[in-house]
Amino acid sequence: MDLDVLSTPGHLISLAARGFARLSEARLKPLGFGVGHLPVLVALRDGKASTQRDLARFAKVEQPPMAQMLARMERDGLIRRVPDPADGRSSRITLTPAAEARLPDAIAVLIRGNCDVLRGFTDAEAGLLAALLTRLIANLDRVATVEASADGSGPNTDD
Amino acid sequence: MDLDVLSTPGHLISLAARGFARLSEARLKPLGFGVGHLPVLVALRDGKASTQRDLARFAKVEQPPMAQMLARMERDGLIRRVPDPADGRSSRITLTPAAEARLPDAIAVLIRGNCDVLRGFTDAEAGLLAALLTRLIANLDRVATVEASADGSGPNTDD
DNA sequence: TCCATATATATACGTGCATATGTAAATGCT
DNA sequence: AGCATTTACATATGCACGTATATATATGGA
Repeated sequence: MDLDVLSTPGHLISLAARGFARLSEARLKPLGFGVGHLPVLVALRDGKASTQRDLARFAKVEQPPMAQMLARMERDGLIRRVPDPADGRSSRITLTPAAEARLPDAIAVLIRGNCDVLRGFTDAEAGLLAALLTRLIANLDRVATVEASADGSGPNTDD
Repeated sequence: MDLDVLSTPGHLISLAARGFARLSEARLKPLGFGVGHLPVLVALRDGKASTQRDLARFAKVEQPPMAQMLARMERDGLIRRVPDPADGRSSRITLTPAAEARLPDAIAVLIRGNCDVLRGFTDAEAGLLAALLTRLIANLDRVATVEASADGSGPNTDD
C-alpha cells in the first residue's frame, strides 16, 4: 500500500496535468498567451461570459485568481475592461483585436499538443480516456459539493 | 473546433488535477500535510532518495520548487536536514518521527480520495484509466525530451 | 426612506510550480 | 597544484491557484 499511492489515478493525473501545462506553456509563450488564458479567451470570443464572475465560473476557478489573471491579461493587451453602465460594481470584459487574431493559433497549438500526447492511442482509446475523465470530474464535483455542505460553514447539514 | 479545446484530454486532465488537489489538500490539512509533500514523504520513508536533488527527480519537479517545499517542511517539523559529512554542498534529509507517524493516515486519505473519485468505475475501468494516463505521461516525457533538445540551448540539433 | 443583506470586485497572504541566475564545494584536466 | 567545469543548493521573480477579508454598489424589507 506504500508505493501504490504514487500509482493512483490521482497522482497520475497530477503528473499528466503538470507535464501538459509545461508543454503548452512553452508553446503558447511565443504567441503571448498562457495556458490559463484559454478558457477566458474562448468564453469571451463565444460570448459565454463577459464579467469577471462569469469568467471565473466558466473557467472553474475562484474569483481572486480570475481577477489577478484578468489584470495581467489587461496589462498584456489581451483584454479590455469597461465599467458597466448599468451596474457600478461590474465591468464588461472584451477581447482586444490582437488577442482575437492570435486565438486561432493558440487553439491550434493546444490541439497539436493533445495529438502529440495521444500518440499511439486509437480514436476509441482517446474517446475512452475523455469519457473516464469526465466521469471522474463529475465524481469530484459531487464530492466537493458534499464536503462543502458538511464543513461547518453551512447552517443545515441534514438536507 | 472551438468549444472542442475545452473538451480535450489536456483540459479535462487539468480540471481533474485541480479538483483532486483541492479535495486532497482540504483532507490533508488536518494532518499537517500538503498534497505535494507526499512524494517527498514516501521517498524518504522508503529510502528512495535522501538529497534535495534526488527528491526533486523523484517528485518530478525542478530544484528550486523542491528547495522551497523542503524549507517549509523543515519549518513545519516534517523533515530534518543534516549536512552531508562527505559532501560540503549537500545535506541528508530525514523524516521526523512525527511526520513518519502521521504518514500512514495521509496515505489512507489519498487512497480514500481515489476511491471517492472512482465511484461507479469498475476495477477494469479504473485500471484502464491508469494505463491510459501512464501511456499519456510517457508521450509527454518523450515530447518534452524532444522539445528540450530542439529549443536552441543544445549545441547539436541534428543528432 | 433607511438599514441590513447580497453581490461584484479588490487586496493580502500562503502554496506550488516555473525560469533565470548566483554561490560554494567537488571534480577533472593539464 | 591550479584553474575551468560541473554539481548542489540558494535566491529572485513571476504566474496560477487557494482562503480570508475588505470595499463599494445594489437590492429588499420594515
